[in-house]
This record gives sequence, C-alpha cells and structure tokens, in this order.
Amino acid sequence: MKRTTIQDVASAAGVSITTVSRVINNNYPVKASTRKKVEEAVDRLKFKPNLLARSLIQNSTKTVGILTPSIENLFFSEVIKGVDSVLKEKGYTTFLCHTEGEATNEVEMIHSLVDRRVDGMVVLDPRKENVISGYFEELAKRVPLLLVNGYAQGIGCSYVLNDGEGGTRMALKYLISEGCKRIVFLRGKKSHSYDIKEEVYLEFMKAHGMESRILRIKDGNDIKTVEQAKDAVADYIQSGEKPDALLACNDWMAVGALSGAKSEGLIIPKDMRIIGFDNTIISMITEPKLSTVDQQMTKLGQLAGNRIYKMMTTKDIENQKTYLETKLMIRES
Amino acid sequence: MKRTTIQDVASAAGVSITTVSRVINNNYPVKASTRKKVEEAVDRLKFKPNLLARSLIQNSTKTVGILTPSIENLFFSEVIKGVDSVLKEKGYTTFLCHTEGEATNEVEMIHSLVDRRVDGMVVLDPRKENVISGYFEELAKRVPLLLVNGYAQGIGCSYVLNDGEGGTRMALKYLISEGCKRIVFLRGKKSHSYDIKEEVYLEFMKAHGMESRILRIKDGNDIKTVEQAKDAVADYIQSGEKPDALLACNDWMAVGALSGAKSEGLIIPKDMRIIGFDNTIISMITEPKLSTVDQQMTKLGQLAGNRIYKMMTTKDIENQKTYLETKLMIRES
DNA sequence: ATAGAAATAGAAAACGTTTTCTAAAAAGGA
DNA sequence: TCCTTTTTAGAAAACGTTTTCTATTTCTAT
Repeated sequence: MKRTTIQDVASAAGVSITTVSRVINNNYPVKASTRKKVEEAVDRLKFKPNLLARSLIQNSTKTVGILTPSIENLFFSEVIKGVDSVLKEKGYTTFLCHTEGEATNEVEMIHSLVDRRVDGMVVLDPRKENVISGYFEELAKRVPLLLVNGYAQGIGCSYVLNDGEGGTRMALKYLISEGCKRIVFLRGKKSHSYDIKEEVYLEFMKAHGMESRILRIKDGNDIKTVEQAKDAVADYIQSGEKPDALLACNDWMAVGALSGAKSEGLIIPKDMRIIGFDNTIISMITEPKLSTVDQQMTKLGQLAGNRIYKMMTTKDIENQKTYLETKLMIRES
Repeated sequence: MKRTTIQDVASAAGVSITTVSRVINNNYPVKASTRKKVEEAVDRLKFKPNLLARSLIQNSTKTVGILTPSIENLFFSEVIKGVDSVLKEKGYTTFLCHTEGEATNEVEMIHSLVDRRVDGMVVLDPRKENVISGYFEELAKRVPLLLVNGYAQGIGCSYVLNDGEGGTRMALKYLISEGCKRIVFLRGKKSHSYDIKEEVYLEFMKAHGMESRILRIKDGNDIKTVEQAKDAVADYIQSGEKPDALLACNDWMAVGALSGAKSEGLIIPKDMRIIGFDNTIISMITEPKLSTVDQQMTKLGQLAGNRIYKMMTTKDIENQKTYLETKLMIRES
C-alpha cells in the first residue's frame, strides 16, 4: 500500500533519482531520449512527488493561509475570492481557516499554519485582543503576515484597509447636501470598522452643529443582523423620534433598517434616506434599491493577494500600510 | 533569519536531539532533571517542531481537506462547522478549499491536497462530472475520501447523504393532508439533490392522480436565488395559475416564492402553502415564518467528521453509505 | 587523433524530524 | 563484589525530495 516514490520511478526508468527530479522540475538539461524514458515511467507509475519532502528542502510550501472570522458573510467571501484569484495565478495554494470570531481560535490556527510552514498568512478582520496584545506585531517579524481590515489600523505590521473613514464622510456629506438634518447612525457592537465610522460620524455631526444619535445592535451573522436592525429601528421610530436619514455600518443593517422603517409606515426615501455600507449584492435587490458605500471587496482582496505575494517573494517584511478608497453608490434609498 | 531547530535545542540543553524529541513528544522515559533542562531550552529558544519533517517520517499530516462549492451558503457552512468541530476534537486541523462550483477546480484542488498528503478529504456536493467520470471512485482507493450530498449517491465510494427523498415525501404528504391539490415544485438547475427531489415529486403526484408542475430557476448564490425565485413565482401566478401549495428545494427559494406570492396579492398560508428545505436560520425570520424540511446540517457534518476519522484511523476504506433522516418543521407558511 | 569545452548523468549531502537499535549508567540481588 | 536487570541516553538510519559537486560522455576545433 506504499506510495510510489521518486526512487521507484528511477529504477523503472533505469536512471538516477537526480535525473528524475530534473525531468519533473525541468530545471536542468537532460537528453531527449532519457527524458522520454523518465516521463513514461512517471506516467505509468502515476508518480506524484511528495510535496512535504520538497517543501522541507526548499523551505517553502507554496501555500498561504487565510483566516476569516466567518464563512457565511458576503463581505469576507468576496475578499477571499480576490485573494485567492491572484495567489492562484502566482502558483500558490490557499487554505482557509475560520475562527468563528474567537481570538483564541485565531492564535491556535495561526500556530497550526506556522508549524506547517505556510509561506504567508492573510488575516481578515483580526481580533482586537490579538492586536492590542502585540501578538501580530511579534508574529510579523517571523513570517510574512498581512492584516486586512478589522483592528489592523495603527499596528506595527503590514495591513490593507478600506477607507471607512472617507466613505463615512462622503455619505454624510451627501445626506446633508440633500437637506437631511436628523441623521441616525446604526452600528454593531464589536467590529473595529464600526468604531472608526462612529468616530467620524460624531466628529462630523458636531462640526455641522447637528445632534448625533447612535443605534447599537448585537453582532450576529448576516441574517440575524437584519432582524436586530429591523427591531432597533422600528423601536426607535415608535418611541416618537423622527429621523430623516440613517447611515448603517453594513448592508445587512441597512436592509433591516429599511424593513423596520417601512413597518412603521415611513416611505423610503421620501420620509427617510438610508445609506448602507459594502455594496454587497443584497443592496441591489431590496425595494427600493439601497444606496450604499462601495467597499470594493474583490479589489481589496486582490490588493491583499498582491501585497502578501510581494512580502513572500522579496522577503521584505517592512511594514506597509495601504488604504483602498471607497465609492458612494447612490441608488433609490 | 533561520528558524530554530531541534538541533539548536539539543545543543543548548547539552543533550542529543533524540532526547529533545522524546521530551516534546513525551513518548519515552527521560530523567526528570534532563527533561527540565530540555524544556527550558525549548521555551527559551521558542522552539516549534517543523511539522513537515515530522509528517514526512510519520507519514501523516494530521490534516484533512474540506472541499465546498461555495463559502457563501448557509447550508455548507453549517455542515463545515460540524465536520470541523469533531475533527478538531480528535486533534486534526482542517483546511477549507472552495471550488466555485467548478469541476476542474475540484480536481485541481484535490490534487493539491493529495500532493500535500492530507490524511483524508471530505467533499461537499461533489461535481457531477467528476462523479460520473469515475474520478472519485478511483481516488477513493488511494486516500480516505468521503463525499457528502451532491451527486454522491450510488457511486462506489463512501458517502453521507441527507434523506432528501424521505423529506420530500414527508412534505408532500403533509400538504395533501391539508387539502392541497395544485402543488408546484420549485427547483434550481444543477444540484443533484434537486433531481432526486423532483423524481420523488413526480412519482408522488402521479400516484395521487394530481397534475405536476415544475418551476426551474437559474443557480446562483443565496441572494440571487431569492430574486430568481421571486420572479419565477410572480410570473407563474400572473400567468393565471392558481397553485395552492409550493415545495421549494431550499429555504432561499422558499423565501423568494413567499415574496413573489405576496407581491401578487396572495395571503400565505391561506391562499397558498409554502414549504422550504434545509431549516436555515432564514426560515425563522420571514413573515410568516417558513415551514421547512430540517436537513440537520450540523449533525450531517458531525456524521461526516466521524466517518472520515474512522476511515483515516482504521485504514478501512470499505465503502460505507449513510443516510441522515430529515424532519418536517411546520411553522406558519 | 587529441585537447579542451560543453553537455549530460550520478553520488552524496542536505532538509528537520522520528524511531530503532545499541550502549552506558544505575539499581538490584546473590 | 560481581552479575543481571532496568533505566536512561545517544548514534545512526529513515522519510522523499532537491541540490551541489564531481565524473563521465559527447562534441568541436585544431
């Protein structure tokens, strides 16, 4: 039941293992006739080189690990596809690990990946605990590591971020230009991106002499988020408030807000304008269609893929921070 | 910039690498005093054994690959979590690969995993092409392989399946018992599970002397599915048909159907009953709440995890087929 | 024909572990 | 004290490759 090894092929072809290696890697001249013999033997024995052995000696696995808090979130899956596509093209295999949003899982899985000698790692939405403990900063010294979004900002380690700040400002500016006065901000609890956006929101409202009002909902998966947002917004309106605009931290919240507002009899966008965040497909299929801030997830992913590639190949671990601009997509809400 | 190796630790502790190995694996007696010396050195040098080297000699990576057509589908993510949880507990690390539903990606990724010597593989919803070509059957002889759902049925290879057949029958029986006469079947194009369900549906309707009517929508991700289903159902009703029940192949379709029916002025469940499939969280948050067939995805995943574990440890590759029963969840639709 | 260069092939070391086998040290029994 | 047994430690082989270095063969030019 043993696997066929390079030695078996060598014997079968009547050459040395060196020659076999050269044929399969095509990195050294070998006579056409010998090459043919070897290739035949390879085919006949269905030889596939053991990548463990190769990696051991080459000190590279041609593999990168991607960590994500969740695999049921359109935002992440778009980013992942972006990373994947560029790395695949460069000849790398990616492995996905999901942490369920747990900081402890995150470090556990990272260790597992490091022990298996991945060439690099991309961490989506790194957990706050691990960022502030300096864990990533330390890790980044020993292995090509790229953080994407989340609590990455400001840490001494390479990262790629959406410009959530700019996006927020853009959206608010637009709402004001449309004459909105009472703009509500809807956010979840935990994500760092929410904190950043909230900060911009507060500062902006203050600067324009308007009162700020923040609605906070529990974190959960996409579908739960819709529910939570709907209830929160409906309650808010029921309590007698009369918002004329709402900025949500992602599209799912925006969908919930839309549904909550409608259930309270508001007409969107006449009575209240709604702007979401992300530009996931869901924003295109509501009624009315959601305006949103495009975060260009695929592009973000590609950016991340290219960055980690460069880090792996040039061994240049110098921290580099990149921001990706956001775009305001005005639709019907 | 070299990593610290077992040799470094041995030198630092003044012992042989054999002893170091024994300490870290704790599989051979070593004197307390020596052990302490070694442990100190390990800590001090932050030594982490190279799993490539270990795997090479032990002929096992303690790793299993999971393949999924999609990472943005609640059905799969639940199954994956199930597989993950049991394998993690057994000391295995799982790596997720997504094929985007492409048969060629599937075999490419499988090869990559095999070359990296995973101890086993779980393939969710295997692609039809690869099943009928005999690819999996061949592969299963060389490596522990478990298929889950999809076109697995009937192939000479181990698999775990939902009893979609039983679920469909159960749902139809229920609808009839409620007096429904014109039951529509709503399905996507590609998945094997749709074929199975359709077969049961046709047979059942014929047996009860009722006319069958099948609505087919394009495949896509969850959100797109909702849209497609909505349009299809709305069109169908607009064309003058008066269905009094609809059975959808998954919850997203059911949500779309619900929305389409409502948009045409039907009251659910008074005018038309709707039953979905899967019992994903989305079925619990619609208005009215969706009745559905519970596919117990987590349990299915756990089942799969335990099966592949047994296959890997007992080297018993004997084909074994397991069905998981489904449960009818009657809610408000 | 012969010297030198170029092309091709192989032997052996290396990668970082685990494991087998042998040896030394400690302990026990007479 | 000496022999046997038990405990502990190390040397070396093994895992399956790649790569370096050396050796052989073939070619080219004189």
